[in-house]
Amino acid sequence: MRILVVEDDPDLGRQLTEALEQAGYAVDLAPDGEEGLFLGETEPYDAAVLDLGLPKLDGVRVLEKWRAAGKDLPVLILTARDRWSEKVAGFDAGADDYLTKPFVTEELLARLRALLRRTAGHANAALECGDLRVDTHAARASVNGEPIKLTAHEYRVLNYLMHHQGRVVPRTELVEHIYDQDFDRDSNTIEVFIGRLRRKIGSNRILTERGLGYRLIDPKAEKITE
Amino acid sequence: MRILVVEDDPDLGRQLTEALEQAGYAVDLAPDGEEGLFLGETEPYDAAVLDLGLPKLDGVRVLEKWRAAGKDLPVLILTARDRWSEKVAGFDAGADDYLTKPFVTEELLARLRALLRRTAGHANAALECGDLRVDTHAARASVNGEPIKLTAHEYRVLNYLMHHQGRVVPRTELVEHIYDQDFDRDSNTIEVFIGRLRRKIGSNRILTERGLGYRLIDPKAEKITE
DNA sequence: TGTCACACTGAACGCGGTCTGAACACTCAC
DNA sequence: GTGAGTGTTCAGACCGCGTTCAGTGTGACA
Repeated sequence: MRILVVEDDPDLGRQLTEALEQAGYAVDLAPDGEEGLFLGETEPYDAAVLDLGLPKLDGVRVLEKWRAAGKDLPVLILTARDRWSEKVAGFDAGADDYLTKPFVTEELLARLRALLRRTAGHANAALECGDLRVDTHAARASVNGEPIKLTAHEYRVLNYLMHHQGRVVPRTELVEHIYDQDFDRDSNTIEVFIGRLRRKIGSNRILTERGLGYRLIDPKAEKITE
Repeated sequence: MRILVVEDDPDLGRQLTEALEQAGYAVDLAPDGEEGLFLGETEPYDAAVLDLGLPKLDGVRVLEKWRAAGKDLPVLILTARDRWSEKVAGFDAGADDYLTKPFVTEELLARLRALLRRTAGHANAALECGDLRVDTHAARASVNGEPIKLTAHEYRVLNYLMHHQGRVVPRTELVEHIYDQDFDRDSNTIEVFIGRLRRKIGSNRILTERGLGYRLIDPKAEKITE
């Protein structure tokens, strides 16, 4: 999952970036409204954390422009001001959630998890696909109750696939959502991760659609045609 | 839109009900956890506002039971306690949003709007032609619910035909939309793909108009003339 | 009915996407 | 510094899929 943070305070920005990266997200940080607007329009983020008081371009304006451009990524708004009229303005500009400074990092993470979950169409806190489970809070996976030991990047790949289970996910999309901006495009890292994942969770769970991408399925529910 | 409010305080309950009805929602009020659980499981609500401190059955338990029963309606949690650890617990039980008492009614309404808006965005684009379906998001096709295994190019051909069903699509047009610029004109690749497609989805679905092109139809709706 | 052009089919080939094991680079913990 | 754990690169092998081709089938028209 790839998150855009738009925050002008360098300290808070760094702190947020660190916390999110620690939680397993790929993070880009924009220090002002203009750059935030540009990044949000050009890069495929799964969610954005947006400060309201920003230099160059206000947070609400950024959000409005994203929405006007058809961007429907979930946005969590952040602000020092706690007057409810501004919260409401933020919401009606198209924000999905709102957090008032100061806040506890845990709560930001929890709200972000809920947002990502809901966006992917899942209500449950734990993602499930047959007897494969991913606990997004603890960042742990299990098959049939048996915990599986995953590395950070293996977890990211699996997590993204779980959020889009049943769908064909192109390799390029996987790359874009797992790494932040600069990444060597022609590399077979993803294939290696897929291979290692298959060995850990069972090889019949991740299908490869040749020329299209990968697809996560529940092998019990879905009989493989042919 | 139909909303369930689970709140034990009679004053607050009435106040919420009024505000929501004023905003145009249909509202049911449950005074304790047990009734809330029952109503949420049996009636088709679009969202729920759930207090955490409830008699008979705690809010988090209610939420967990809903989720366990497969109910995925968006839930906004309400509580007097503002300790963040409980918020996080609420989120990870499957809540979509959280509000701490006391709150401004406007903010509750704004959060509810955001929640409903986000939840509504899940109509996945599927093309249909009789009992033939192509889910353009998942890049999958099915006939009569049975999934069909297609190769990348077969899928492209079918997808284009689905977008122009009923119309005669010249072979040249098909070629132009499936390949990039340079393509050997005298080749019968398209015919081969059409043939393979017919074998997979049923041969009577793609008509060939001699000298003109191909036409995708619903064989049940359209009786073959002559 | 015969002819011709167009369309279909099955088989075969070879490119290239995908997989895998192993080696390498790097970062931490001790 | 040493070792384990992790991310990345590389080369070789595999095999699925797009393409080609030859042979057959079929509609249009005289």
